Amino acid sequence: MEKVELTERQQNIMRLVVREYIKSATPVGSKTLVTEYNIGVSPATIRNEMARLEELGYLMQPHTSAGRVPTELGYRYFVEKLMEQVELPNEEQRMISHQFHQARLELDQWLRLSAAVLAHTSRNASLVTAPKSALCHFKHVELISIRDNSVLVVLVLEGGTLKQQILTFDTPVQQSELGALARQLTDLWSGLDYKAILAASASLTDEIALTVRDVVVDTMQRIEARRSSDIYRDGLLNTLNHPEFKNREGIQQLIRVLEERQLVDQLVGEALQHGGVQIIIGGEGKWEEFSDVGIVLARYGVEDGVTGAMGVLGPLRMPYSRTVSVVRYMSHLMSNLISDLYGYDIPR
Amino acid sequence: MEKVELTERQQNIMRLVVREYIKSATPVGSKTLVTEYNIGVSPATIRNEMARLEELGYLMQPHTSAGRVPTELGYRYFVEKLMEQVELPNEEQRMISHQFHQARLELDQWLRLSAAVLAHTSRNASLVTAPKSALCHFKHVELISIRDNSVLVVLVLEGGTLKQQILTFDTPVQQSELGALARQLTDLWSGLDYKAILAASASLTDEIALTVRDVVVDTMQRIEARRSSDIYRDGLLNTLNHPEFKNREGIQQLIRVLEERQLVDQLVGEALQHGGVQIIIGGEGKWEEFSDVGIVLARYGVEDGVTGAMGVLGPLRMPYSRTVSVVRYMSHLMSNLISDLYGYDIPR
DNA sequence: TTTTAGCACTCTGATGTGTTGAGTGCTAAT
DNA sequence: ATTAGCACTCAACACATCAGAGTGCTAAAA
Repeated sequence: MEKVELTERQQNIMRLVVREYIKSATPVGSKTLVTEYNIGVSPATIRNEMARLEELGYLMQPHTSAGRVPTELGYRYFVEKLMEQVELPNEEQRMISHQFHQARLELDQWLRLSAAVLAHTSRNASLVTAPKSALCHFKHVELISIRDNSVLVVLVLEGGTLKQQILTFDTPVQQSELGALARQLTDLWSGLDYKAILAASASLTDEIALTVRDVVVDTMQRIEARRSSDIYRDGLLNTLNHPEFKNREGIQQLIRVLEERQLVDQLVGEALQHGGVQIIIGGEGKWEEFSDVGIVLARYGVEDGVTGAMGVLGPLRMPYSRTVSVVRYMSHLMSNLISDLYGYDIPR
Repeated sequence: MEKVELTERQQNIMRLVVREYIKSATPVGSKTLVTEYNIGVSPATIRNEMARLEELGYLMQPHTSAGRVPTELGYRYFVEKLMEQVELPNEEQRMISHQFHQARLELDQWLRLSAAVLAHTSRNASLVTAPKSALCHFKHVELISIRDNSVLVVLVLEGGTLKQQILTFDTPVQQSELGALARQLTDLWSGLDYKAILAASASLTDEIALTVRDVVVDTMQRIEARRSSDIYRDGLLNTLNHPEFKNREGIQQLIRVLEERQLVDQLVGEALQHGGVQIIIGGEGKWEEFSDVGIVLARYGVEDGVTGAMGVLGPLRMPYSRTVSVVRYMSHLMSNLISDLYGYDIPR
């Protein structure tokens, strides 16, 4: 496990082993390597090199006298040093972009579509979270009488996030009253965050106004605490075809990552911190529980503004190059859509 | 396959076979039956009866000389004639109800919670669709200036459904203008469905007003066409523990039902037509593709008003009695919450 | 010094063969 | 109508055998 640079040839072998293993899903031996790809060297030489690579921790044998399989370290080396970054083919770009532009869609439909596209083109499972503002600022409140004494509070945040809540009062209230109150509160709170709203509301005495304040502050607080962000998933079905998910355990890991709120939040948190496309291979030591899944993640949205995360999950043996290009393309596309929608003038 | 009433004893045997098979997950033989439950009769007699039940199509043997397993028909007979309907234990009812009432939640959080509760107490996968109005009627529109020439349209429907859409105009617009226009349109369209809105809007000439009309009509039309209803899922992980999902095929079926939009819509459509709790066993001849999954479904919401569907999916070998009580309880709970929220005065 | 041919060795996976035991269907006695 | 008894069947398991893919090592070749 010493820290040594790999020779040109060793790198080449690593590249071919990973490539071949991704294709064939079976451990790759020295012979298949020389016949499949024309390296100007004999199997014996390859064997020696492979033994060395195994010593260094990049390859492993499932059992004595089987071919070699990349280790997590091996994959990591591959994606960092060996993989060429390719653009998503133009044709696919156009097809995808077309789907997004052909209809006037709402944000949640874009997100759903993103998940579908990611799943479909990567042939794996996908995960997309709804974007959220880094800090949330008040934009507008609307009060709508639903019944005699029920009022629908509609809260609009900078960035266009919408929240609703229904309130019930003991006494009936008039729509005209509500309209005036809503205008007043909107003026009073405009552009503030929830702390500032609390501060600015000291002079309020009206019961309805106070209740609305509570709801608004409560809601904004929850949003800032990064609860309740919707998650869109798709393509779980795709992953079932991979041989590593024949046994129960593999699937179990994958589904846990997709389903368990806590894990998703951790992952997304990770993605939101770093920019660019991130590749997580087999838990990376941090997450024991998913040693068999590979994740390609990216942040999207406007820097320091509304951001979300999207990614693809699959077996370790994943065509990373291709997957990365899809995820990168989709995150850029989505970022553009979002900044077109919301503009760049999100208050920082 | 003749149509014959089962004798008392045959019914009893059916009941015990199903019960035992659900518990043990292995084919049940004549001997286990007499030792486990004290029937006052010998294994040989049971064997004869079982042979008869097999002839009638209620039981089957996985192979000669294994115990018996219920067929789809057998399960169906069980749930229709033999299963006693039990209430969810009071304690559980209280625990669940408590979760729903302890916090002031929004609709989408209730739905998510529903899915979680269903999954958890049934130890299977769950599916909940957002409720939708049978017919959708306009309630309120709000226009909020986001940037110089971008406007957020917030559409509120009777029943409290919220939709948003961002519009961009060539020329800047003032918030004051927008407020007046929104009030005017709200008055003009109040209580109408999308066709009536089109009819009522003949006199409009203002460009912004026309664009808003298009968006509103378009959105309402889409909603009525029953697109875009959100789906909440949970508990897929639970089902993986069942032995019938050890092999890939079982899981595949289950995930297809959960993931494929089309199938979900069909199922939900089914659930919305009939009232009460519905049990679908192995596709019921209609759906070839999921011969191995059992589904317990119920409608919730206000009759002829806002309704959705919720249910539990699992292996055929499911504790139907228990599952039915959970689903029934949850659908009632949710119905109550919804009618509390929206009141009964939904226009028909 | 590096590469390679050759070879013995190892281990999986497929195939085949008993053996066991749970469970059956049938027959004859109760 | 029920049941004891019995022969029979078949999946599941253990075990042995065998082919083949792939290895590591050694000694020769480059």
